[in-house]
Amino acid sequence: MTTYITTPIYYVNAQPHLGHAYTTIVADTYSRFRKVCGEDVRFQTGTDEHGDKIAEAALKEQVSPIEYANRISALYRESWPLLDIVPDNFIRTTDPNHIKTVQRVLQQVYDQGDIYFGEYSGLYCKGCERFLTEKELVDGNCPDHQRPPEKITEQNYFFRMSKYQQQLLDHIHAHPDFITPERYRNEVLSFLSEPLEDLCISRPISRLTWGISLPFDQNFVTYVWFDALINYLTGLDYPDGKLFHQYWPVAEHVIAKDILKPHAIYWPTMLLAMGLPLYQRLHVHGYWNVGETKMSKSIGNVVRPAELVAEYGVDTVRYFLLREMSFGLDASFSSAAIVTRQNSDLANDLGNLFSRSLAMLEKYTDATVPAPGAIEESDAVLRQTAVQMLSQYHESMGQFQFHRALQSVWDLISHANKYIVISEPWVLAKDPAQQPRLHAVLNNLVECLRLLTLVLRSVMPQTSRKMAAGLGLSADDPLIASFSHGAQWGLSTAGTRLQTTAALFPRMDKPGKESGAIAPTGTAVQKISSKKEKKKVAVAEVGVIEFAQFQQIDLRVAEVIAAERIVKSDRLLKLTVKAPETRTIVAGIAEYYPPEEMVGRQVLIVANLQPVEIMGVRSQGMVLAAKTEVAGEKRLVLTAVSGLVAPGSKVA
RNA sequence: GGCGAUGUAGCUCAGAUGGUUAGAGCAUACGGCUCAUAUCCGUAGUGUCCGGGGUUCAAUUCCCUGCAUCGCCA
Repeated sequence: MTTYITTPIYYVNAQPHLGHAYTTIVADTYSRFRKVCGEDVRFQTGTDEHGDKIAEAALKEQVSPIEYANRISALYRESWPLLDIVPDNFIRTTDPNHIKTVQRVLQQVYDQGDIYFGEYSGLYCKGCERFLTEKELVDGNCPDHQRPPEKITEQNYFFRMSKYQQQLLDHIHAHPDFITPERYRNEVLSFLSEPLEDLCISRPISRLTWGISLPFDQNFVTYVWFDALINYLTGLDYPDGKLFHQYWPVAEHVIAKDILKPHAIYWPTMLLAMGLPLYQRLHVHGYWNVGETKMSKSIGNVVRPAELVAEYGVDTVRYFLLREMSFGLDASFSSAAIVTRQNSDLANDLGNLFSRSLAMLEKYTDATVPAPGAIEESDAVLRQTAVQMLSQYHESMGQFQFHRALQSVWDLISHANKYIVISEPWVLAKDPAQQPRLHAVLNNLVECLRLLTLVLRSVMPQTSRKMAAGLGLSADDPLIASFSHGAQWGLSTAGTRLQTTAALFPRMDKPGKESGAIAPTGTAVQKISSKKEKKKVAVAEVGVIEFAQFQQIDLRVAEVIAAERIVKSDRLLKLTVKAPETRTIVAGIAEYYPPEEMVGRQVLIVANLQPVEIMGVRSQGMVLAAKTEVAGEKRLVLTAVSGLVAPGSKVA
C-alpha cells in the first residue's frame, strides 16, 4: 500500500503561525501513522513564492524577490524540524523544475483549446497597483489608500473551468469520500449547483513580473492557481518521473477551509483538463482562534509555533493541537487550555501511569518483564479495552478523526489506572503466595504501556521513544514500530530488562494572574476558586515576574472615541477606542468617570487580553487605572501617558 | 440580500431514526488508597438540551418562526 499526503504550499508573505503548524502536524502525523502501518509514504510540503505581494515586500526590504522568497521559505523549512515534522519533499514554486512543468501544462491546456484570451474587469486600486476584492473594501474604499478603486477592464487569459463542471459534479456524487468532512462537501456541491465562471489565470507583465510567464504569450505571467496547485504534481516529477506513477494515484491533500474552492473546484477541473485522474481525498480543517478571537496580524495575537515549542515542548503542542480540534471544525487556542491538557492528560494520566507502573516493576520484579499468568475477569476486561482501542484508533486515524483516536487511547490509559487500583499490586507484593498473580498484573501493565507506545508513536514521537526505552525496547522494535506486528495483546517478552526513565511530562503552573498596584477595571476578573490557586495568587502578589512574562503583555495607548453607560450597571462604561484599530472595551469606571469626560482621553490598555462578554457587551481589552483612597473614600484614577501620542503606541 | 451550519452542565464538547434517571473531560465538594509526577480511584451534584408556536399519547430530538454566533455566495 502507498500513501501520498500533502499540505498546501505556504505563501511566503507571512511567517509560519499556528495554522500552518497545525496543517503540517496533521500531515506529518498521518504520514507517520501510515508508515507504522507498513505503507510506503511520501509526504510533501513547501512554499508558494510568486505574486505581487512578494514583489512588493521585497521592494520594501530593497532585496530581489528571490532573495526575499529564499529567506521566508527557509523560515518554513526550518520550523518543521522543531515540531518533529519530517517531510519527504519540500517544494518551492521557484524551483526550475516546477516552472518548467507549469509551462508545459499551460501549453498543453492551451493547445487543446481550454485556455482562451478574454476580458477581465475588476476593482483596481492605483495606489496598491492591484485588484481588490469586494471583501477588502472598507466603506467602498481601499483600506490602505482611503479612496474608491476604479473599475477597470483588461485583457487576460482564462481557463475553461465551466467545461468540466458536470464531470466534477458527477465525480463528487460518485465518491462520497472525495471531500471530507461532509460539511465541506456540501458546501462545494452547493457552489457547483450554480454555473461556474471561467478562471482568470494570467496577469499582464505591465503589472506583475514576479511569476511564471505564459509559454504562449510572453506579455503575461501565470496568476496564482495554475502555478501553485501544480506543485502537487511537480513534486512527483510529473510527467515522466517514477514517483508520479507511484504516488499520484493515491494523493490526499490537507488544507484549511480558506482554500477550499481552489482545491475542490479549480484543481479537479484542471486535472480533468489535463486528462489526469483526480486526487483521492481532500481533508479540510477549520481555523484556530486565539481565545475567542480570530488570529490576525492587526490584533497582534498571532501564535508562533517556535514559541509554543519553547514553552511547552513539541509533544505537548502536537498532542494538544490534534486532541483539541475536532477535525473540520474551528477550535480555540489558549495557554490555559494547553496547560490543562498537559497536566491532566499528559502528566497525570499518561505520565503517571507510566511512572507508577515502572516503579512497581522495578520494586517487585527487579525491573524485568514478568511472565503472564492466569486470566481473571479484570484482566480480560483490560485486554478487551486495549483491543478495542487499537481498532478504534486505527479507524479514526484513517478518517482524520485525530481527536477521536486520541480519546480512545485515553480510554485505555484511564482504564489501566483503574486496573491498578482494583488489582492492588502493593498488597499482592506483601504475600509471597500471591507472586504469580502479582506478576500477571504487572505483565498486563507492560502490555498496555507497549501498546500505548505503539499508538502514540505517530502523534508524539519523542514521548513514544522515551516510553520504548523505559520498556527496554529499541526505537524501531516491531513491537512498538509496526502496527501489523505489534498491534496485538500479549506480545511482550518475559525477561526483558526495563530502564528507569525520567518523568515523561512535568506538571505546569497555570498561566499567570495579574495583580499589584495597577488594578483591572474592566474585563473578566479571573475566577480564582481552588485553594491551591488562591495560595499561588497570594504568593504572586509579592513575587517577581520574568522580563519575558512582562513582554507577553501588550500594553498600548488607546484613544477613547466614544463612551456610553451600560444600562443596568452603575459601574460599567462601554468605551470605543482607537488602538489603532477600533475596539470596544468595557471598563468598571462609571462611578468615577462620566462618559462625556472620557471621549478624547488617552488611556493605557492591555490589548492582548482574552475578550469576554460583560453584560452583553464584548470587551476586547482592559483599561488600566490606579486604586487609591482620598480622605477615606475610594477613588479610581485612570492611567495615561504624559503627552499625546499616536493611538496604538506600544508601552514598554 | 440568498443559502447553510451551529446554539446541550460553570467551561470545552459528545449524543439520541421522538418514548422511562440526557452523557464525557475539565472545574467544584466530599470520601478512599499509597505503587506513582500532591498523582490515582470512588461518590456527589447542578442542565426550562437558545426563545416562541405547531404536529403527537409523548419533542431537547420532527415542522414553522424568532434571536444569537459563524460560514459560503452575491
